Order: sequence, then structure tokens, then C-alpha cells
Amino acid sequence: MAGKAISIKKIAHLAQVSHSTVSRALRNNPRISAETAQRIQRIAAQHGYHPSLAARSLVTRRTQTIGCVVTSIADPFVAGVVTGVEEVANRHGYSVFLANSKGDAKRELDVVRVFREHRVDGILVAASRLGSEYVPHLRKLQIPIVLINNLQPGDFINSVTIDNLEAARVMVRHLVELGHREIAYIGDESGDQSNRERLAGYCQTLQDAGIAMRSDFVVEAAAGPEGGERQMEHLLSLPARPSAVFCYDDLIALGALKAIRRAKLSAPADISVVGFDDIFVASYTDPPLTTMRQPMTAMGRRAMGILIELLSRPFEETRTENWHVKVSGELVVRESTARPQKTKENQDATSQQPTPASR
Amino acid sequence: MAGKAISIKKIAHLAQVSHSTVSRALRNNPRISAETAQRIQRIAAQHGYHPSLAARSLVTRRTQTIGCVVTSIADPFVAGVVTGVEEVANRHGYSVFLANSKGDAKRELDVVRVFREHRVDGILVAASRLGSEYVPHLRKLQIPIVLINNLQPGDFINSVTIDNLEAARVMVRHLVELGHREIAYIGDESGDQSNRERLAGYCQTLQDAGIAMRSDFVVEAAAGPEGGERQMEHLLSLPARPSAVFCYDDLIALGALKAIRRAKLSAPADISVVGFDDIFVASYTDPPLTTMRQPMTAMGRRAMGILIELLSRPFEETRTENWHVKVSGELVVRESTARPQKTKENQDATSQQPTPASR
DNA sequence: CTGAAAGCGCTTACAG
DNA sequence: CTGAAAGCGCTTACAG
Repeated sequence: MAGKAISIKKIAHLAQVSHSTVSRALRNNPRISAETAQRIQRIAAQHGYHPSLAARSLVTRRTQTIGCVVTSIADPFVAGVVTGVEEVANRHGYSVFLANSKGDAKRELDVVRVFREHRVDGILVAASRLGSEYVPHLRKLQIPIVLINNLQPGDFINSVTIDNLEAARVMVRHLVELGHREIAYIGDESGDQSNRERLAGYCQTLQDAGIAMRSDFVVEAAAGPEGGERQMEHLLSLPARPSAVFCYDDLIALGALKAIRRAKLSAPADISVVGFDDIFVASYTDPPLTTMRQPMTAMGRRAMGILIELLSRPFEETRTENWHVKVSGELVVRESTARPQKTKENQDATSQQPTPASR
Repeated sequence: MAGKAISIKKIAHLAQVSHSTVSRALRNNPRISAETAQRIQRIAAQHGYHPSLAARSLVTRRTQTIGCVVTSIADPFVAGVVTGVEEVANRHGYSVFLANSKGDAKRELDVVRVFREHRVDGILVAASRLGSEYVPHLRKLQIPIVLINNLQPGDFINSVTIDNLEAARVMVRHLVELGHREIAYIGDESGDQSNRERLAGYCQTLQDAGIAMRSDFVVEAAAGPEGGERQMEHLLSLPARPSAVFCYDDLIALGALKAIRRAKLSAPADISVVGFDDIFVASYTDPPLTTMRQPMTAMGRRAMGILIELLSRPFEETRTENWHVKVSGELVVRESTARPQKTKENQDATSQQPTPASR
């Protein structure tokens, strides 16, 4: 800030009034005469006066800031959410501190400390994954918290999520209806609650379809495309490989598609792949990805909206009332899914060329 | 902050010392006896004391915050940069306010105002584009500013960029060397300086190769894949369409690829496409994209590093010394580029199937 | 309608 | 080594 900023005191001096009057005039306090107010405002504008939010926050006990913690800003799901958060925050006069926890426990504690020292009014956790030990630390701050894409029980904890279980059922049912019976799940090893729910949806759907679960078809990947690539390689190396794969998210699906290409196989001819999220690239992959669309930006907006609502009321009143908002997703069928191959012995990994999707 | 936080005064009371002593003990001032310091620190820890940065900043005139303004957080280039920024900021005890200007003039002024009111110590502009009228507003804050991917002359303005002109030359030369002569450029209508430089590199390279510039081959797209899609459609509708396209960035290239597919044409068989940035999806597109890799996260780190350096010295001393750091990119050849087709009359938009890339 | 006073939570000369 | 005082830039009862 370079010590340049002008203060209320200076304006008071210039306007020949007390600094209390300046403060009131600037905040449009009705007790100040219109002309005095105008005069002061003009002077303030002329001299480029801008109130110090820090000074104000000391007395109002509100900083008009919120902390937004993400596990990776480079994750398009997260970026979509943060866009919505920022939009609503801004519209309501809040600024957002962005912190990247990277899922690293030490870093997470650091984030908590910094948010505390900055006295943020509330916290938003926009993570596609979330260390489960993390939330208790956040809770100590005794301010409202809204989780996006994960939920946890307890005071101050609110959430905005898609119905992960139902959404997973839709995805797996899509595969079953195409005729697949060898369906694998590539989960996210740090996906926490959302991963468990998607897994549960997968299991239930197989069960409903009378398909026996195979434990070797359920794997967990590290976050991001590379993780998906590794686990897909593993699945492809199985004696009897799956004919379809449900991925925890689009990033993992991207990696899976790459592994399939690398093995000289083709999606969906040899193996169908579905993702989750519908990040913007899902329609640009090779092949375009069938996925579950999450309204990411809307989720961010909604989460920030809840926070604002919570912040408008006395904290004690809101601490035990937990919001758990479910938004709905949408199956987007593109070209990474098709009926399974008829001939079981086509699995020669070198010769054949991709056949076009059956669509 | 819910008014819960404990203050130095409370600790002073508990420790039976003055609050000045507490302040010193907590900051490890050597003038405080080791045992008093320890005792106070223990008490502070027990009671979960955390200093108020707002209060501290009032006297130190440093907020330990920086403002980071982006045009779109959903742009993977920006996300990569912000990741690096956050990392270094955090390591040096700075917190980052994220603001999304959306390239909207009104919103930009708002961002300036908010940063000013929060008395941020410095500003980072991580934009793939930047309204050119914007920087002068920022400059009024009289704090160091570092631009990423754009540069502007003037006090307090520093930058970290790739050498756009040279990088553009590399990309276009790659196309020329493959044998292309009908090369188009899809620029970014709000790309400002970086767009102008890439365009200049394009022009120079054509000239060096003795290829006449065709003004109908130079178009400007709105940011993002949709913009690229529109402009590619336009180029494809030309009586004589180009055989290769250089895109301002990967996002535009993504849209271009989609338009090509939609026209039942194929890249690179019918038309070669190159992007810029090497965002993580570039290797997952259909076909995988040939592009210019920018070290996005490293650029973010570097920019924040410069800001920290600048903030460590008296402002007056740094105000006229401008850093303009160039980082180098790298041509990444994937599968979206190939030699042009021999037969000029293969342009029938319906019949033919893609032929594999000549690679 | 306006002002003087107190206070928010800190840091830092200035004394002792 | 420790404390009392002043001050950072605000807001807000309390007086008048």
C-alpha cells in the first residue's frame, strides 16, 4: 500500500469538519445535512479517498472477505466452481482469498491459520477432493463453512453437491443398457465422500442388473489424468479386461482414453468410457466423452449464496442449521460409449483399426 | 470472524504483563527474556490466539496481501499461472485476493477499487487477454504491478511473458516447413499486445518464406473455444480455404478442431492446426494438438517472485525500474499438423473419410 | 445536524 | 527486560 492512501482525518481537515462527520457523510448517514455530505464527498473524490477496509473491519468485526480453499485450481471442475463463487461474492461486496491446499495436510493447516489471521467471514471449500481430517480444523474457526462436492456432518458445515449416488447410477445404467456386463470403476483415491457415493451407485446398479461385482474391477486413481492413465493401464493388463469403465471424473477419463489409445485399442470400439463433470474439454477429446454434467458455476454461485445468507444472520442462530443442497446433473451422451464388441477374441492388441462408434 | 477471536490484551491479562510485552514475546523480540516469552507463547497457544492481520497492517502499512486479477479463471492458461502465483505467495507469507475481471470495463474498475480498499501490497495480472485501458487504472494505485502474458510500458509495470513474436515464428515456420502456403491466423480479439506480437510473427514468417499475406486469412476470434469454432467456420466457408491454421491459443484451436470435424473434414488430413500454450488437454484432443508450450506455472512463480523482490525494497526506489522477463517456450509436435494434401480438388465437404496423420 | 471520546487489535518509539 | 503512551484509520454510542 506504500503508505500513500489518504485518510478520513485528512478529508476532515480539508473540509473543516470532524472526522466523525466525514465518516458519516461518506456512508450517507441521514443525520448529515445533504449539502455537507455532498461537499465532503466531493472533496473525498477529488483527493482519491478510499476507505481502509482493514480499519473498518476492526470496529465492525466483519472483514467482507471469504476464504476459498481448493485442492487444485488447475482442475477445470474447481475453476468452474470458483468462477461462480467469485461472481456472487463480488456482487455482494465480498472479496475472496484463494488458497490452494493441494490436499497436503501441512499446507491445509497453514491455510486455516492464514484464514484465521485474516479473520475471513466465511469459508468455501471448492474441492474435487478433500482430506477428511481437514474439516475439523476449519470448524474450529467458528464461522460458516460451505463445502462443494463433498459433505460432512456437523455444525457450521453446509454443502452443495450433485446427488452423487444417483448420478453414478445413471452413468452405470447407461453402460448396462448398452449391453455391458464387465464394467470397471476407476475411483479417486482422495475423493472421500463423493468417491464413496459414486462407488455405491456403481455397486447398486450392478446388483440391480444382476451383475456380480468383481473386486479387481474397482480401482482408485491418484487425481488427474495421469492417475487415470495408470489405472486404466492396469485394467487393460487384467487377464479378462472390462468392456466399459466408469471414471470418477473427466480428468481420470481423459487419462483412461489415453491409456486405451496407447494400448492400440480404441474407445468405444474396444472399451467404453464414461466420465463425470462435463468439464469444457469433454466435448473435444478423442472420442468426445460421454459424461455426467455438473452445473459447476451454478454450484459455486449457490454455495456463495448460502454463505451470504448465513452471514446475514447472527452466527449463533445459524450454527446448527445445516444446509445440504443437492443439484441435479445430466447425462450427456457423446461418442465414448457404444455396445460391447460381439467377438470376445478380438482383444489382439496390435492389428485392428478402430471401428466407428455405433451411433 | 464472528467476534470470537482473542486479543493480545486478553493474553496480557492472563499472563499478568502489559500488552506490549505480549506483542514482543509473540514476535520473538530479543529484548524479552526467554522465560517470559515462552510463558506468554504457551498461554497464547493454549487460548488459540491468532494475531489480527488487519490490526497489524494498520500500523505496519503492509497487508501481506496481493491482488491477482484474471480475465477468466476457467482458462487453463490462467489457472496454471495462478497455481504458480499462489505457491510462491504462500511461501512468502502473502495471501492472494482473486478477482475475475471478465474483460468487462465496469468490473475492472470495481476490481481496482476493491484492491485499493483492501490496500493490497502489489498486483498481478494473470490474463490471457487484457483490456488495454485497464492498466492505467491499476497504475494509479502506486504499487508494483506485474503483468503476465502481456506487457505495457510505464512506471510500476513489470511483466513476465514468453517471446510471443519468436514463438509465433516457430509455429508458422513449422507449418511452412511441412509445405503449407495457405496459412491462416485466428487471433484473439481481446488479446492485445500478445495478439499483436503473435500476428507480427505470423506476418514475418510468411514474408520470409515469400508467401503473400492474404487479409482474408487473418481473423480475430472471441476468447475461448466457441470463438475459435466460429472463425474456423468462416475460414472454411472461404472460396479457397487455408490448408493450415495458426491459432492464438489452444482454446481457440480446440474450437477450430471442432468446426473442422463438424464440416466433415479432418485435421490434419484436410487442414493442419496449431495452438499455443500447451494446456493440459492439448494432448487429449482429437487429434492431439501441435502447440507452443508455455511454462505457465513457472511464469506465475516468476511473476510473484518479482513482486516479492519489489516489495522488499522502498517503493520509490523501484518505481522506475521495470522488469520485463522473457521465458522461452517449446514447440510440441503432436498430430494436428501434417503435409498439405496434394490434390487441390479434394475439398468435397461430404464424402471422404479422414486419412491418418502423416507421422 | 455535528463533535468529542472511546475503542477495535495491533506495533513501536520512548522511558525507565 | 518491561511498561505507558501514542497512533494506524475507521465506526459509533453519547452529548449537545
